Amino acid sequence: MARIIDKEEKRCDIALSAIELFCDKGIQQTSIDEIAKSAGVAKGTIYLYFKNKEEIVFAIWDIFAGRHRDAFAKRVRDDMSAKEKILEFYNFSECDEDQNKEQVLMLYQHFVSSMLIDKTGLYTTYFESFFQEDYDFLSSALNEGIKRGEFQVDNIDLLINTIIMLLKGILVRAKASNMGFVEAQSTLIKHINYLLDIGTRKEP
Amino acid sequence: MARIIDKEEKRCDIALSAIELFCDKGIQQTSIDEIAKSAGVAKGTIYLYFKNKEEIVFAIWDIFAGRHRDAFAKRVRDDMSAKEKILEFYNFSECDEDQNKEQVLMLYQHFVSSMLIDKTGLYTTYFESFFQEDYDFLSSALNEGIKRGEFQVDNIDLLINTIIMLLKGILVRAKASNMGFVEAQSTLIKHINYLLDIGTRKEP
Amino acid sequence: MARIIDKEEKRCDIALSAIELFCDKGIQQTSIDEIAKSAGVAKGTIYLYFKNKEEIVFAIWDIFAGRHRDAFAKRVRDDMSAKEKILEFYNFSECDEDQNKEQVLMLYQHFVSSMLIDKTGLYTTYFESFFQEDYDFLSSALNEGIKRGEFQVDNIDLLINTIIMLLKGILVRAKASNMGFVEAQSTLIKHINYLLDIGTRKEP
Amino acid sequence: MARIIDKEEKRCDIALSAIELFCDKGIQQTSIDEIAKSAGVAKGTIYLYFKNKEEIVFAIWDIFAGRHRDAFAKRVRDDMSAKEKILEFYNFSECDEDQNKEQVLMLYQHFVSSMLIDKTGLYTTYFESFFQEDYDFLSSALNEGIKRGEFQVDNIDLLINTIIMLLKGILVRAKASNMGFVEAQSTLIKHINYLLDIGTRKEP
DNA sequence: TATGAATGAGCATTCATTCAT
DNA sequence: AATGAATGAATGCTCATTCAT
Repeated sequence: MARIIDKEEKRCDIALSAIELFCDKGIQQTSIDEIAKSAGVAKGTIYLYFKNKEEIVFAIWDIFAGRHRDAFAKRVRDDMSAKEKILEFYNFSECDEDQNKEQVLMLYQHFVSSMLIDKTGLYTTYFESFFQEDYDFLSSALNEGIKRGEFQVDNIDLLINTIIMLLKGILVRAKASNMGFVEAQSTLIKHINYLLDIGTRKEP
Repeated sequence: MARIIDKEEKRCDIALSAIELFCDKGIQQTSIDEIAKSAGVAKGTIYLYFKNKEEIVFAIWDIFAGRHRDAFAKRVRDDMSAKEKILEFYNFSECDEDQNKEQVLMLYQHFVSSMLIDKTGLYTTYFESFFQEDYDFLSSALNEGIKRGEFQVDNIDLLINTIIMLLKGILVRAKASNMGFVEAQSTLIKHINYLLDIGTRKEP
Repeated sequence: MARIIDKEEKRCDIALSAIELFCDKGIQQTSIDEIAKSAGVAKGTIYLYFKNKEEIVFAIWDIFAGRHRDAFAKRVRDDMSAKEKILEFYNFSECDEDQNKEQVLMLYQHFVSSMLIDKTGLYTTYFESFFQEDYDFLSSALNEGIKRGEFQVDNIDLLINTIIMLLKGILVRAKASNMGFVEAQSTLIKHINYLLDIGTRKEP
Repeated sequence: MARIIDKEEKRCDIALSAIELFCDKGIQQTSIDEIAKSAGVAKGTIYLYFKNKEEIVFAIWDIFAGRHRDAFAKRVRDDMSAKEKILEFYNFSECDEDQNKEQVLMLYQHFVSSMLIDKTGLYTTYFESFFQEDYDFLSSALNEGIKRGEFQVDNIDLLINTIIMLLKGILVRAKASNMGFVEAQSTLIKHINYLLDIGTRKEP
């Protein structure tokens, strides 16, 4: 009988051990060799779990996205207002206590960087789905707020898209202005708050 | 004296001939060799005019930024409202008739990509100055609008920063959603319009 | 006893399933992994039946050689002339109706290719035996023809060797000239015919 | 001004220094790294003179073919018979006194080996031209012999092709039978002699 | 018997930069 | 000023074979 191995777990182990490297050196600049060493396996083993380097990047993002979803699901309460829910959704501080948040921010920036020059469409496709998720969440949250009479929104589509793009723009600004995670996070919250305030009207 | 003019001119020539290559293949993927060939000089000559590859990129941006400034200066009129001025500032369609706009968009995306993973601080510093220029322009335009009684703004700093970050966010979105220049430009105008509308109040 | 028969059968199964792969992609370019998958066994299992990749190649040739021998034995008739027998011996068209002949030609070329750069002597030894078989067959056929008074041969050894080497030369030519099986086969027959004609004399 | 270099000479130097390696280890098994080291240049330098590994192989053959042509041109005399000319043409012993003949034989075998499994068509095309050269030479030599009344040939095309294919077949046989250059050369001469004898008729 | 996870050596090619001329 | 020859580090991926189970 063959060795018994939880493939999914090992896949995850390798992906996680690549995070630090990607953050420190960048995705492009991290070699498979280094990932293998850091994961404590041979180079060839990497390819038993990932078809190529990109898959490792995506695996990391799947892990992070999963954690974010789970953490949000835990924190969200039915009695929260729509605005509270949205602010909670974009509060990454509580996401994963063990995870170095500066790394997450950097990794996100590296990821966007790769996407921006992606020729293959792999990154682009993957990224597009993030936009969609954001859209769906914001749309349902805002509509719920409207239904509950919390506020009125004149142009819901424009508001949603502005928030989504703001989110991406903050990543760029954070890098250019040398912001760390804490500052970036508070900037994000401040601006979402602002957008929700100016984009909605309270019932008279 | 003549030498200095010549030198500046040749620098510009080389930078301009690199634009097409950078747009077609990406900054990363364009070799100095190719730039030299396309500029009609020897590889070593490049290094007489630029310290390294990055400097060429920055030189291109200086050119583009200059064109943008000039074109805006020509189009702006004193009798324009603040809103009109801002919308005109972010209208890149009229910037340079000979320049392929799709290329500019792509190059911008490549530029942001490089900045996001920049370790040296070269890109970051350069990029930060763009933010500052945007801030200064928006600040003066909005304050002028307020002075003229066109509108009132409750939180001018937040509004400016939101617009600036939106601008960067649209670049990311444009790539992820496979937008061309025209669509990206109209999305930008639409959202700036929206932000100016919801972020300002008309006098009663 | 049953075990041994099973073992031989499985060995054969694996070898046969490797044929298509070798033909399609070349011996060098076919991985053990692919052979295993195509044979429906695990990679390690291959090594229970073959010491290494070469052995699979030889096993295939043993199969092909056997088929050739059997098919010839079936087709040859005692009342055939020596020339007819020789031409029939080198008629591979009738060998194995189910086997793709283009594949056999290609595989033969791959086999010769491996032999030509063989350092281990494995291929060389194996190949030498083919020469010997050819020699023995041609020798006995020609001597029988002489005994029967069909023709006289002045230098039987040179004639035999010329035919044998021609056979190998045609494989090389077929590749260089992009011949398929049908053309290669007819070229072979034409030349053997020619050599037998000019290398023998009819009794006055 | 740039360093002055005889590019053609350096190209030749690199190619020649690769011969020993190709012979010792095979074309496939020789790495660019080794060729560079043996030529005393850096790896990248190789690519200033050759587009890829294949080009080195072809350069070597161009050199060998040139030497063969030159040496033959020197040795051939107008008063030689057609048969003498042909035998001289295929006498590689006198070709290049400084060149290790065993290496040439081995290299030829490696070359044919590469050609036999060539997917790109590079080798195949190159090799086909050798066939053509051989054909043209044999054709003109035989026709001259006929014109001069040295002999008559019934089927000149078949004779030429048989000789050409024999030439390739001997390479295969030489490897399989572990022949060195001397034995292979004498086998070649013996068989060409034989073929010319049985393929031609003296005038009555 | 059979499995399949793990290994790790091996390799062609690109390219920014230097520097002798 | 200009050239362009030379450098050599850097890297993703394949695959025959082994061996613990």
